[in-house]
Amino acid sequence: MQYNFREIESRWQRFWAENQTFRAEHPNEKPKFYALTMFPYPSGAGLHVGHPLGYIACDIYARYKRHQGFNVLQPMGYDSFGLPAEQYAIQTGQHPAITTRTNIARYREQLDQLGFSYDWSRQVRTSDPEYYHWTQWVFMQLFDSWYNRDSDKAEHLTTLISAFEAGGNTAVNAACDEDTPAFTAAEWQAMSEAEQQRILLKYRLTYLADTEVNWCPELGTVLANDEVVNGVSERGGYPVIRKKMTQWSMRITAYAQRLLDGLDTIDWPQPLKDAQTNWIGRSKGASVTFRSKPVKPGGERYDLEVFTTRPDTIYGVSFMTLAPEHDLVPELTTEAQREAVEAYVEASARRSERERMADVKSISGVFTGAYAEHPLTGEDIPIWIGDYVLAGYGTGAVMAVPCGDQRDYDFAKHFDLPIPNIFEGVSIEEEAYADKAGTVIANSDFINGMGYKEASNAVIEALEAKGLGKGTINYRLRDAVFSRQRYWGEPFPVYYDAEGLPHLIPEDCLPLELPEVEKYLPTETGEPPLGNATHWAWDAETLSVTANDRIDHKTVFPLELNTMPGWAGSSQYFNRYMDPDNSAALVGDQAIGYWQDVDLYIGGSEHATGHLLYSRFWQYFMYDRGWVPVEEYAKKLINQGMILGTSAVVYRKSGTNTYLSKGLIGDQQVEELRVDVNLINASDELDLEALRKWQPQYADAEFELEDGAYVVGREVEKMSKRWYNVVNPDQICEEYGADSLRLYEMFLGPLEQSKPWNTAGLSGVHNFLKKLWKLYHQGADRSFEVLDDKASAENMKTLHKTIKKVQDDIEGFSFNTTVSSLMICVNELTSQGCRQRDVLEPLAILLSPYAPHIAEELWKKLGHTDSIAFAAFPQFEEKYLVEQSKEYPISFNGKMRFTLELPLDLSREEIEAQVMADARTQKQLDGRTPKKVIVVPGKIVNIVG
RNA sequence: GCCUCGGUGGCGGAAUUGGUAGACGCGCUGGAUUCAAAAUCCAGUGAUAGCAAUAUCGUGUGGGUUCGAUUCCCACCCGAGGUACCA
Repeated sequence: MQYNFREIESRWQRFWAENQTFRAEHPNEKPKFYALTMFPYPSGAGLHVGHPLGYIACDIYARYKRHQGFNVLQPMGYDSFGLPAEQYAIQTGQHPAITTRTNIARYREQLDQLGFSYDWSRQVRTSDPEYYHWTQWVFMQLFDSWYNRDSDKAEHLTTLISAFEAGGNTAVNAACDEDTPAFTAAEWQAMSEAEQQRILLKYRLTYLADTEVNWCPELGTVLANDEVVNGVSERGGYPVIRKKMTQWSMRITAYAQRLLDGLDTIDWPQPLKDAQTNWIGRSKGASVTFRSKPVKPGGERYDLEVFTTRPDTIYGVSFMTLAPEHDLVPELTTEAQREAVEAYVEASARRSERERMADVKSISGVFTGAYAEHPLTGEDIPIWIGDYVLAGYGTGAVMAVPCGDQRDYDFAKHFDLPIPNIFEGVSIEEEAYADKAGTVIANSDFINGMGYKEASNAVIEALEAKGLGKGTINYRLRDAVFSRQRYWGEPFPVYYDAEGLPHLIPEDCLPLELPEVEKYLPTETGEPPLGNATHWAWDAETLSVTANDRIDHKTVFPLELNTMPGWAGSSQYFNRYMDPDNSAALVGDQAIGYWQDVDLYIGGSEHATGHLLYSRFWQYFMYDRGWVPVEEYAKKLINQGMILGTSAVVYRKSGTNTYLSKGLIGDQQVEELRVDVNLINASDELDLEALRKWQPQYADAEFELEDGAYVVGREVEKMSKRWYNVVNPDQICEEYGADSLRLYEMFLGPLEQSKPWNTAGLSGVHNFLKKLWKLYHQGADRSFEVLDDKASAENMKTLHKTIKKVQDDIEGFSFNTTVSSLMICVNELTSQGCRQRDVLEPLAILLSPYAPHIAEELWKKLGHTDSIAFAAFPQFEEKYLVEQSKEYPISFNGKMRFTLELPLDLSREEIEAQVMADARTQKQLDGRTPKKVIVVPGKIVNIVG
């Protein structure tokens, strides 16, 4: 009987769906296991073979855990708010909800083909109002919370208000805006309602703030750094400037230390922890105040605050540098310098932050004309601006110590500023000296002769005495901007009163659903797309959304026009899966009491400082407020690597419509263009007829051929529709089956690494499944047959060797080597002629997490009526593997020359004697006496000499 | 620039603690079967030299530690990912 994968796979997929085999129930007396893969954004292109890599790995682990007796929850859903659907809406006018629905249907069809053991009854979609109800709900709780640094957790705003009423804000130790004024209880009581609200906004965990953004006036929108190339928008090439905008922010900085400390408690990849650690960027140092001198007689003086990790080098300060965007730049600029400063500020507004960070070679800056007073020496310190200082970074100002910091050094050299040396016995002729450990301070008054630590403490003490500084811990982490000027995202449950202050709509009015709009573009006045809605006002009396023309700022108010960012919906989805239909809470106590947290989370490392940091922040917040039982939601995390595609390249002779075959280019000027890989045959030859039909630009093109064919170039790069190099899983399922695809994706290489895709290799794993099938069909006319007599010792050795390897490899997430060992197992059992149930039954279970359809089919043929999914994993028994002898590699000077079979119970001396007695040893030595013989019993013999 | 990961045959990769480099698979070559093909099976396959036994070289490059290095250390080259509004 043939291995008919089409029939087998569709039969078992139907069986699983009809029997709800993978439905996870709670409570349950079994131990729980929650396996989660990052849910996809359902793009219009559908799944390509790169997507399922992590899903397959997660499914294998989930199925393995079921065999181990766990009650497994493995859900799937869609991160369905996002830019591509909106972009498509702008181009075609089709509502993003329709695009999204179509795409989700397509994804579901493709996912169903691959045999995942998902509990589909728990599916979530972030764009579903039933779901974003709870995203909005979390936002509301953040709005109504503040961070108490004394209790070190978030609390409801009522405790803050009581504290204000009792003793003003000086007694409160809270995370708040830097510009929060001090007030007493009496002053608080005397404030108007609006004034109080304005103060509270400085404490809320989500608040309004002016933030720098990449503004593209032409497109009327904010762009990601990614979308800005050389100061212009990637789309359209319009100018982009840095601009301040009032936006919602999340006070994630309140959690900086806890997010850092929490990393020690979770089993996540070290590089990912490194990324978060660096992102949070804790550094210890001092904040120091430099007072500016009046720019003109009788003018004002300003406090310039800087943060430094090297307070010990304060006597080496020879100038200050401010970010061009620094608030005080206009005030500190003298008339003589104004023109130059303004030109420089404008020029740097056109450079992206990334550009400014990456470019260390070109040094630029301008003197403001102003001076500050050195806090300890009282000397005049010139104030410069330079774009190597970033506005959003620390205070946007640095005290420049050219002898101790390379960027300051380069800046000083370039502008011929003094470089005082404050290090004992160190030359700074060539470069700055930044070695903290080797530092001995000189030319620095009372700290001469001290090391880094001692000097830093002494300086901090001196600054504190003068009231011009203090020891402090600084975090690089910035509060997270939470507004997007987009349509296709969660609306904020917020309206604005006559004073422009934000108010929440009542909790029981959630969800606040996205309004319909005519156009998905920003409005002509530059407002976000929701500004196009005619019904986007809040009636505070009827508690409902109403028409804009009813806005009177008394009972009807304008609603927020921004929407939430992509990461909002993914920050609590893992908890929602536990209880997706709960209409009273994000997650019910019983559900989260049982499921607790995610045991295994698989996803890409590109989410390290986005989703994976924000979701930890929300979870900490939820924990503080008592809604979830654990601080960290994912105990273990694995990053899956990227699948790379092999693109096909054609070469267009510059300025013509003539294409040169790869071998004919020589030194001619050509442009490289990507063409669809499906137009290429196995010999890298292009199907010209198909190409002409593929895109109009090729219809009349000329082609210069080699040996009658057009040969394309190949380029390995990220698999993406953009490069026309995607390989679709549907065709593969059709030709080889889902089990083959699953095995092959795992067989390609280590899960965490990126690796190129090559469909040709699929036949290898497909052949393996055919061989496996044959092993169970050795009866007359290849009919199914297993024998009930005892398997041979050899059979058992092969089986148990494989059990051990498969178990160790799954637990170590080494899925590629499991597939190899299953292949070796089948090869060995085939040549041994094994037909025994003792061996073939456990083998089916070993295979089942990887190739579940064929395993179910064989399980049924073996006489079982229930699903193999819950069969107990075979027990490894050491006794089958005990060896009597070892084939020792015999090396000479580290090079293996021959092997020698010796009993394992020989002593070191006996082994040496046997080896020396061997004729081949004497031949290798050729009469020489060995200097040394190294014997490692059970491993190796090495003869030196 | 900075942080992180990676570099092993024609290709994907293996080598678990410093101990036989190249498991397993693809591809390729030769053979069996077949009228022929598909499918299947058998043998070979890092490079160079040699009829062969065998020898020399060989894990990005250059150095080092060691009886022994793909594995540890130092310096460098190349590629990929992230770098705060792509998801």
